[in-house]
Amino acid sequence: MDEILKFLGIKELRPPQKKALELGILDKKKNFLISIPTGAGKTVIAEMALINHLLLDKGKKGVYIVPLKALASEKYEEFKKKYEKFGVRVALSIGDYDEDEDLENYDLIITTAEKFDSLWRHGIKLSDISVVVVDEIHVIGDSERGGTLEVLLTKLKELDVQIIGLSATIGNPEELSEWLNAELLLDNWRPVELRKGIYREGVIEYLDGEVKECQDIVKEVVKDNGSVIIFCPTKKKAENRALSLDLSDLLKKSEKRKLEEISEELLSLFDPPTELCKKLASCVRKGIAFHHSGLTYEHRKIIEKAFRERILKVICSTTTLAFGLNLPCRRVIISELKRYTRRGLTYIPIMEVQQCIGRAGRPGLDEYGEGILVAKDERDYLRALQCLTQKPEPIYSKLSNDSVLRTQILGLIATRYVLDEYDLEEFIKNTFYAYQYKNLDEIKKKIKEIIEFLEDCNFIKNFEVTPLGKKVSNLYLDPLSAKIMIDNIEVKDDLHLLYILCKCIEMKPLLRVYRKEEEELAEELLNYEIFISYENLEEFKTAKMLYDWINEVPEDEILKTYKVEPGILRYKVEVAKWLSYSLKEIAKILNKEVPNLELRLEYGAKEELLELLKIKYIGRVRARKLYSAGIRNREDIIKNPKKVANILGEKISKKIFEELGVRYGQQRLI
DNA sequence: CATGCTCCGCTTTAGACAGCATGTC
DNA sequence: CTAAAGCGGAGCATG
Repeated sequence: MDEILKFLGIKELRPPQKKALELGILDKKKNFLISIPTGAGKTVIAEMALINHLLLDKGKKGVYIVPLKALASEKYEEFKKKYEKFGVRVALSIGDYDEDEDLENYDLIITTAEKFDSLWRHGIKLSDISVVVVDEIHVIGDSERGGTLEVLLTKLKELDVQIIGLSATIGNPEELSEWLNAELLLDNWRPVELRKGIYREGVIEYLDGEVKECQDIVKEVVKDNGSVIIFCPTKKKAENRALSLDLSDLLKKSEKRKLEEISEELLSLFDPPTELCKKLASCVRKGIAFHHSGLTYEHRKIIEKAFRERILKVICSTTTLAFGLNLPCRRVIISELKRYTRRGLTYIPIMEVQQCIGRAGRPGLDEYGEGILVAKDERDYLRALQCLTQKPEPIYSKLSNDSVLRTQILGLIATRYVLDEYDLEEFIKNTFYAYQYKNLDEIKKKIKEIIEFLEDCNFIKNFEVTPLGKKVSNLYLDPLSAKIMIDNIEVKDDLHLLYILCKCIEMKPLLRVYRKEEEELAEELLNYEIFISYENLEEFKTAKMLYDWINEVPEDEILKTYKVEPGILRYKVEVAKWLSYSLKEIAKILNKEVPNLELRLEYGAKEELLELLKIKYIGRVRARKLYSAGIRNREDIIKNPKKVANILGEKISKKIFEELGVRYGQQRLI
């Protein structure tokens, strides 16, 4: 034990960590569910278990599962820095990134549930894995992605593996831990005190009794050298809130200069800058930023870094920052307690409110953190009180999600995890779903239908996967999407192909069709002979946007035409790229030909530019410029350095030549 | 007559995981 | 079941 603590550089144990040791976290057979506040040292407890396996037992491997790719990258950097000097090899494996070498050469793999599931399907060696940490395990209650995690955990439970679940505070931790055969560790200890309060009509009422008048709940904190995160219910509200604040008079000259630099950086991400870039840059200049799904990863990275370095004082965010990411601040404000959902306007779940405010209070920087809920009326006030004082809602299994169920059942059969109906039934009996609901009639009915569906599609036969089904499973597609692809495998042209991709489940949610666009879109749709009359306009609109993208329509024009933000465009393109690859692979099995749009989607360009696009620092815009000037490939560039420099400018050309291994001006291959 | 302002009613509303081989029994 | 900001058109006042 001392060795582990020394390894982790821990001098003094915090109360929850002490408790974990007492409960036997170092007993390699014992599963754990750890539910303690954010910042109280959950990760360190998981690390104690990890190191216990990795360090003292050479050859054993650990897996660390997180719900977001961004979190995976963050954890990867953190662990790599900490562990590699001790010889623990850390790997990152997420959808768009895999460690170059074989994962078997690593001791600790940071990944997402979906990717781990996929690795499993592709036959990763599991026998060496002896400990799995599941960060944010309450995600099991998420209606979209919870089921995947649940199936994964059900399988892990049957392996000889220590499972460490890390969870936010939930309403039914006993239920979850019992299902996991896990020791339950509950604790409320926090490294920094959290003061909770309700803001109403110019007054903050703290739960500890203090009542104080407050003109401006944001500036007050900034004046006192603190930072603030404001959670807003919509993207627009987050932006407007950010744009309407001005901290200029509270900023030092040096800070203003740095903010100006960041502003410029944001504007240089796109050429020409998009509307969103301009908005963001203009509020960053005043010390504030907004943060939501419309931002690209690059945008987000810049904002998060500046906030961590305390250059930015305030972030107005949607739920993008609600989970996971380590961005502490002095005060968290929940600006509205209600939010529009599929079921109309509803109160934000208590669990989410508590998770949001839990990040308040930076250890070493703040004496205490503050979670402030804004109440508009009496009902809000009562709800706020409830959020701050009562325990969160219980979480429920979401295994019955159709898409998850289809994908997972095919996966279980494809990997021969279940060999017949009996196996499958036994497996279902071991799930959290069965544990919670007891009555399995409904899900059994669903499963029966899915098995029939998979047989109809020729993905399985007598509980044996067919080569086609195996492919679908390995591609990690929803079988229904695969069916849609197969039914439409006679692809007419590029737009038609993109349209088929947009019919797939993975593409959801599609671009919204606004009232005003309906007529025009419908008319255009009918003009294409390949489509039949009752096609879906949202699918068509999304396909059209992707079509514009691969045909080099300028990005800012796409954003305007389709009323989307850069982050959304990027995300849709990313999904389309994966589906396009999948469609190609499925076509191969069926001996059919389909256009290959993968690279065109990746770069957003026509076929003829692909040669140039392989070169670093050349994107769709520069490639087009070169191509128009007659420079069409690598050789042309090397032969015409002056021309290239003329078109792209001295600086960038230099970088490109370096990239090509040619000295600028000397035109010599090294 | 062009421009500007107010009012009213209609429209809109969060987030983000997954592929990438092949050959042999 | 439950809201509210923002946009745009209509209608009116003003120069």
